[in-house]
Amino acid sequence: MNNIGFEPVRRHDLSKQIADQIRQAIIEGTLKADDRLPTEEDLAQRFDVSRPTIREALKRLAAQNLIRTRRGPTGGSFITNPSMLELSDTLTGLTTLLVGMERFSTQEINQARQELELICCRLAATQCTREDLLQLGQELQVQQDPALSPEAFCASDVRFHRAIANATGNHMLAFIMHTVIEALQPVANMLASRFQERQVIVDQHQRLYEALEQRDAQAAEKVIIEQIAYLSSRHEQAQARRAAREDGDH
Amino acid sequence: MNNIGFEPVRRHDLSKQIADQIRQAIIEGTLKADDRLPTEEDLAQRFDVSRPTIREALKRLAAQNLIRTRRGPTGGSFITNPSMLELSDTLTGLTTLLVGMERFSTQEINQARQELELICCRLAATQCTREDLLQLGQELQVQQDPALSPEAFCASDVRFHRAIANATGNHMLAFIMHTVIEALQPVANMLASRFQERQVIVDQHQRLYEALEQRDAQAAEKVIIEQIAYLSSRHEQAQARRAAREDGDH
DNA sequence: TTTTTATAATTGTCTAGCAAATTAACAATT
DNA sequence: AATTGTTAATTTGCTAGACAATTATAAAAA
Repeated sequence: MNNIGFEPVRRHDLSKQIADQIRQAIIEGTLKADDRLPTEEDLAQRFDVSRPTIREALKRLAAQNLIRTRRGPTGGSFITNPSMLELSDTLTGLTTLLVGMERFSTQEINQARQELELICCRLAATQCTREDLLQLGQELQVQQDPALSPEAFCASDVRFHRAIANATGNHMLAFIMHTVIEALQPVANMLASRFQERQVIVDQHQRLYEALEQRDAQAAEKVIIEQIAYLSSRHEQAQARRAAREDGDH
Repeated sequence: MNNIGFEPVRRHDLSKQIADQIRQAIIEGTLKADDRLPTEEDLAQRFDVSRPTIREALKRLAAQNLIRTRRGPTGGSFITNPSMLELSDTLTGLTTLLVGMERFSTQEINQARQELELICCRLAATQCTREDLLQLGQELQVQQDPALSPEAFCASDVRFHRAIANATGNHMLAFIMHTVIEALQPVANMLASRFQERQVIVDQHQRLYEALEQRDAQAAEKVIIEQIAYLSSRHEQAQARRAAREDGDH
């Protein structure tokens, strides 16, 4: 860290420039995971700015999960090895924002999800390990409990689909799928309330599990298509109901 | 804005809490695009913290492209309607980070890309408009220029594939593909240097264009598979060369 | 040796203020 | 009357110095 040649900065948007320089150092590998940055005071002297300015820069990085801080001696700012999980969180946050802003139609979302899930289950059918199946079976058990709260059911549903993504053995696909699935959770929450609907979904999951167990990609694909179609129709019904209610208000 | 009930904050990680509250207000729609936040002084009084703390919170939001600031009277912090493009940038930055940190093997990346591009060209074959084809044709023209710099060629390559993603007519898929393609650009830059290799790629693009024009999804898929296979083999060769060179150093 | 205590390092926050940018109002000039 | 220059006000950008909270380390006491 001591030999990094930080460039001087123009007197404008200082904290952004500083944050960008540190960020670049991380991307280029000059700063590696768990490396400790100099203390705030030290950084202030190096960049020739005040400590608050340094702090603003560090907060920018913290907002992107690129550093974490600890107090006390041996404390300071540390480069966070952005575990895929944490990064996926920030990613999900952004996608949630987009979905929440209704930049995508539900039709588009459903189509995208179907295509992605088809890939996943096709790959999972050939690649999944015993551990993956175990994970899926576990969630299946959870979901069969009728006393489960809607939130808990939905959470298990998300975990089930994430497990399928993991079973592809492809980290990048899993990463993308996690983002998509997580972002769609609020939408999914609208459903999964009534017992009857749950029963349908659990049944589909059961058949999906069996298809993967027997490495039957075609059967798995069929279930996915069926599930997405079912969810789509439920969606449309819910939207129609809501539209009708709002109409009745006026 | 004046009637938003900001909650009091615990005396720990103040700037994070404040940033989260404002962020939440944006997601929930209480704060809409181009709304102006109160001045920093005003916010400081409302949250009962000092101005530097407020500024740290605002920098966190700025780092996520959620607000922009202007000085002077009529200045202040404004909610930015995160256009898909900007958000895609942040997303791409994160993914680039992951790719750069070698969290994904090139094999995984190639497989993911192939599966995603297959979806895209299949959908594009049925959905693409005359405008989409025009866009593709334009890039094709650009790429045929032998005098093109490697960087410009690569940029055109990226635009070509983005255009295919757009041609699906599905904004969410396009969004995902943009992220993936952009993140992979540095990798792609390693190739596309030699004229002969370029020629192969342009030829593949040409056939892809024709397939889409004739709405022949199968032909398009075939080209995609061929191109990914070609790129993969090139990658492996490059890596083998580099490994050999590093070996020779010792 | 173990426990307690002191100490120092480091981030977190506050107060106070100046600098720079930008707008708006007003005066001066044509 | 219209335009142009000037000044004042507002707001973010940045600095300075201080104190509080937290935590690891070392010294001191049991």
